[in-house]
Amino acid sequence: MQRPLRADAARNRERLLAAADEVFAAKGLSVGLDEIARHAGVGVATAYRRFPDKALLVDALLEDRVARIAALAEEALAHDDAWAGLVGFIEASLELHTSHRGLKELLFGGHGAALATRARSRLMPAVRELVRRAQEQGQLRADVEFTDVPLIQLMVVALSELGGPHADGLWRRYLGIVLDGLRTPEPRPLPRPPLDAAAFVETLGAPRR
Amino acid sequence: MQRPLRADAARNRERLLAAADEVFAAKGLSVGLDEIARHAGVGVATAYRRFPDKALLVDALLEDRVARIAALAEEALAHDDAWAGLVGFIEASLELHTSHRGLKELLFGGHGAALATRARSRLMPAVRELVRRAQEQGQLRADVEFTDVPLIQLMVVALSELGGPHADGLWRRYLGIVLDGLRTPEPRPLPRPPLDAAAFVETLGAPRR
Amino acid sequence: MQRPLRADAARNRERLLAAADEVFAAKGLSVGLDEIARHAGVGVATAYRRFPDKALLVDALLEDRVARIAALAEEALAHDDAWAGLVGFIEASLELHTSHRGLKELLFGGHGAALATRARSRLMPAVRELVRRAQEQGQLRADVEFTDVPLIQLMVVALSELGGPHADGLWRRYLGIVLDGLRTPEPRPLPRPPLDAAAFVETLGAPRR
Amino acid sequence: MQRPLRADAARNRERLLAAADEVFAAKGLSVGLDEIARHAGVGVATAYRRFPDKALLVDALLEDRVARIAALAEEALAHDDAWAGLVGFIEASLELHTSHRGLKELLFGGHGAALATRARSRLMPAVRELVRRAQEQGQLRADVEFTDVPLIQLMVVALSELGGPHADGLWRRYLGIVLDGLRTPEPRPLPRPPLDAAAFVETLGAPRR
DNA sequence: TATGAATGAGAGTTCATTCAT
DNA sequence: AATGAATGAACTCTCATTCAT
Repeated sequence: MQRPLRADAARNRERLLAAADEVFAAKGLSVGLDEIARHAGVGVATAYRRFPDKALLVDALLEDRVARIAALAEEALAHDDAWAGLVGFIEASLELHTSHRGLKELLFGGHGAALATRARSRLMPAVRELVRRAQEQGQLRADVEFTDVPLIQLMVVALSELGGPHADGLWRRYLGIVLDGLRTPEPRPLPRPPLDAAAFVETLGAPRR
Repeated sequence: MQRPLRADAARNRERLLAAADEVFAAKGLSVGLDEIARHAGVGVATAYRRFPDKALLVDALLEDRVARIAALAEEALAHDDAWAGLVGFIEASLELHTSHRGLKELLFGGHGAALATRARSRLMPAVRELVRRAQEQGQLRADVEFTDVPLIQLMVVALSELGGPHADGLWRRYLGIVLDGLRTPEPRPLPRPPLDAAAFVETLGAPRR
Repeated sequence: MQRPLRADAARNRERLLAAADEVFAAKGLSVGLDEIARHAGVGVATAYRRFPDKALLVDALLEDRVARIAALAEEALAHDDAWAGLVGFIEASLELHTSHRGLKELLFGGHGAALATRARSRLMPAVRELVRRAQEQGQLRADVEFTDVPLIQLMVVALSELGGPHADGLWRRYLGIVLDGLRTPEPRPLPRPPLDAAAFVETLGAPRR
Repeated sequence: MQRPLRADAARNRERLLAAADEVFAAKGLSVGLDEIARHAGVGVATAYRRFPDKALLVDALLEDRVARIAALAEEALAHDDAWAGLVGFIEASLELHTSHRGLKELLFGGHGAALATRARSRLMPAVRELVRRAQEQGQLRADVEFTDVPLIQLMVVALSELGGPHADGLWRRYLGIVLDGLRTPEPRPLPRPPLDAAAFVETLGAPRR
């Protein structure tokens, strides 16, 4: 438990996050902190006061993303058709990626610890419920778990950063195949059980191989 | 058309590739050429003589990987059961990734041009045939094309670099779902047509977004 | 319009200039920035913070030189005898070169743009006046212009970097011949008109052939 | 006394010189030996066999230049008007510089030893005679010596490498002034005596300050 | 507290020169 | 004798991070 930030400190924090977001979106994760700080209109050292190192700034950005994704999941719960809600959630959160170069780096670049922490508390309850209801309604194979959803997103998002004139929305095709796999009337036994909640957090939190 | 390298040059070239492979596997793509050269037992400048810049060394490594994958595809053609051959190929080539940290960076890191070039000539004919036969035998949905196979691999491989004690082979679970999507008796229309051969090459060859 | 440097930054800037001056004087312009920084007692990156690249460090050095030469020109204006003032100025500024190996490289090495810019604003007015008064007093041939003075210096300074036991002050002999050419009672028509002010700046500012 | 080169060795020597000349003219003295060797169609090591180091290749190039200049001096002796001959020689040899970027670097870059050696044996006798006759005919001030001529050239040539649209032939203007200084009817005493032959060689032969 | 300055380790790359074929 | 390969030191420049103002 920590005291809230002073007003100006909080403002600088927001400015830095917004600046980082813009700069990462424009140039990828490799830009230096100097540039981000300049973009935010603060000094570098101020950035270091707010975020002990660059990775933590990146993590904080993640937190914001996860919050948006969590909001999407909660909206999805409003759907009567559970399957439509689940699919709509997956698609909407993948669409977030198409507007942010560097976002996948963010999610895939070994920052999993933060992702997992955030995701557990904010995202998982809603997803668990989406999954439960879709299975209840017989639209989702019974051998999947709510922990599978983020991993499926992790997988499909890899396609969203392909470039060139034919790549736009190409990920939707492969998501289509995956979705057919999720509601197939003839599911084959999967070679591995799903991660349980603890293993899920540990896995996303682990450094990348 | 260029004359073959002199014996010593060729030996050093191999040493450099092997060293790069090991060092990339151990530490990721960001290691400096100095370290690679030292690991190979040659001077830095020798590395620059063999590979005009670092990207070309990475590309050369790719060529070797693609060659191995192409060999796997050709072996897969020997299977009587076309579906088993196709799945075996996909699994075997994904297994290559589990032993190499940095390999995904290699494939995803904007070196697509080289990948596409190599892949087109070496890999696509065999894969096309694998797909054709699996469809002929009724084991693979009719609306997929051979260009879908590498993209599916691209997708699943994203999972293969997760770390931690539960991540080993986790990709197999999600590949299972995808495979069920590929042979579902009730395929839904996919929202996008497959890439044709030309668009495929162009897409993998394009710089990443 | 830029705010003045912080005290420590300014001090390091001066240290770097002084170090560069000494090191260039001792070893010529080809020394690396590492050595200059070490000599100045600062890190390399500090040098790069103060001078975005090596050429700009060299340019800054030039500015200082030009400032000193401009001061000499202004002192020369105090002379009652205009010819003596002009000659004194030329000699004094050439003497600056004898203490600095690398200074000619500085002036001749394609850094003319900076030189020209500085020279125009700081040096030319005084030189113009020196020339005008010497002509008024009948001591300087009428067909020379103030733009000729720096070019004559450029010419004579080439001799000031000769080495060996007999080279000290040898340039004075040839300057003597040139001065005799400037006050000859029988001037022959010169094959080219002088540069006007604009062409002068353009010429010194152009990259060397 | 050394045996003449084998025919192929001599051919390579010539090729290297020609290549160096072209490449230096095009890109300045800073090009690497690899490029020169490639341009000459031989291996680098062959260049090192013919010229123990890069400086000696440069020196050998100088020898060729000096030979051409010596030829100009001998032609100049044919003039009846000794002054015209002398001036013609000076102008002609300066014109050689306008076609070769990097030639001044060659002459000024600390390669004086070679220059002096060559010049002494090949150039000085003719120049000495040109000077003697011009003085005999009363067209050249009595206090100059033949050793002054190359130094005057050294001086004027500094102007020949200025760039930009107004620089072509600009050196002729300043040579005009110098020439007026050489034939002024009112020579002032020069502050230094000329170099004698021995000092001249020693001075040009010394490393640059 | 917030700033800009400073840092040193390390990146990629080049070059004159020597060695092995 | 001639070649191309190999070398290592040096170069310019960048970045995440710490320090002094």
